Amino acid sequence: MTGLRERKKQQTYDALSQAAIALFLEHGFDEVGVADIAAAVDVSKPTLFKYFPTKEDLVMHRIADHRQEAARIVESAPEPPVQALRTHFLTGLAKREPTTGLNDHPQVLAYYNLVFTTPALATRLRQFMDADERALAGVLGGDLEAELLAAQVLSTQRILAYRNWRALSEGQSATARYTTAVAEAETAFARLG
Amino acid sequence: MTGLRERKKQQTYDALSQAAIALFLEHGFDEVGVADIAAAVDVSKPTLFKYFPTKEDLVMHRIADHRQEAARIVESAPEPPVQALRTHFLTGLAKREPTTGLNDHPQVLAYYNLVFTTPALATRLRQFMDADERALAGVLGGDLEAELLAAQVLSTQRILAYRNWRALSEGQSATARYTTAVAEAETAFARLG
DNA sequence: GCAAAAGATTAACTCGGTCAATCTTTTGCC
DNA sequence: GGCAAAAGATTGACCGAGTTAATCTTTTGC
Repeated sequence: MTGLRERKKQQTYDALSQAAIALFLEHGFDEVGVADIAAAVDVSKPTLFKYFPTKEDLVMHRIADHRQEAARIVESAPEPPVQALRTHFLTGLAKREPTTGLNDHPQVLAYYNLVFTTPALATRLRQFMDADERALAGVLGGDLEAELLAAQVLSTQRILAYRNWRALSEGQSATARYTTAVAEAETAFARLG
Repeated sequence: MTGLRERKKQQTYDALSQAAIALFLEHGFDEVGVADIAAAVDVSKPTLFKYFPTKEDLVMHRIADHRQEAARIVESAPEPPVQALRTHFLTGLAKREPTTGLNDHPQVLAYYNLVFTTPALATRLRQFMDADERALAGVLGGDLEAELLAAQVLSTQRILAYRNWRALSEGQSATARYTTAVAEAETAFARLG
């Protein structure tokens, strides 16, 4: 199954994504054309779009792994939903997971800076979160309570992560921010109980 | 000040918007090109974009009047924020305001159907709501509490309105839905107190 | 080793949106 | 009232994202 073809496909995929992100970070998302990226990897434009459906997805596929994570967590956890998500977020903070906004590696910081400050990418991110919300609401039962809770918990995570990212992008270290990040997470999740 | 030029401008603006919405409702947003709309009004394509920055805005400008309404309400109301917004939403339900999802006039229903079922338009609507959220958070003080509350109250309104619209689009009358709509609004806003 | 299928390539195209240049209308001035 | 100049509207030509159809290459099943 892992034939030459498969490997080459994976190579092209990685090469496209890496080249794209490098170019975007250097010149800005809007200043780089998809033709430039295709040329950098020595591939035609239609081929690029065979691998990534849109220009935005060249950047977003890294985050795409975490799609509908909240729904999966609630489904597989024995505890009540809010508690499971609270624990997961706090664990993420301790592990400095990028999704919590508390990872201060320069590359990660630069990547999120690209996503948050490029309107087209921020919009795409929001679309992912909307899908997350629908999935979570479904797992929670799909009724009014479920829809409200899903929206509120995902809003909470989004705001906490964004605040952490802002603090780090202003120069604070992840370690220095950690205490505040935990305190804010506790405060925020307490509102949902 | 209300010279010939002004009047003509307004006429062109209205004609463009009406022609666009009529064509979109008849053939679907993606099946109608902006060239078709420009042709229908006997205007060039660049002229159309002088009036509306994007194709989506030909549809969305009707809703755009309500941008940052929540922030304005909180700013001008003497009561505490959540209470003011709750009252405003309940008043909106009684008045069958389209923004509450509880208006069953066929034209309004068709319009919202267009917005909600067209991905590009739904995305644009979400962008407006994000701007609303930032404005409301600012008015509420801009700290963590403010950001969380802003997100939660706007999520609440969005979900309530969307549920009402779904009920009406399945054939229920606004009058029949009203009791449930009020009950759901009371339940949802109670969670924010 | 060969047939068939899967994938890549190219060129041409569609469509949303922009720009530089041109034309029209309004306005300030005599 | 008429005229010059500024302000604004209009246009044809253009750009970039994404698609499509036809052709060509490569891999794989037999």
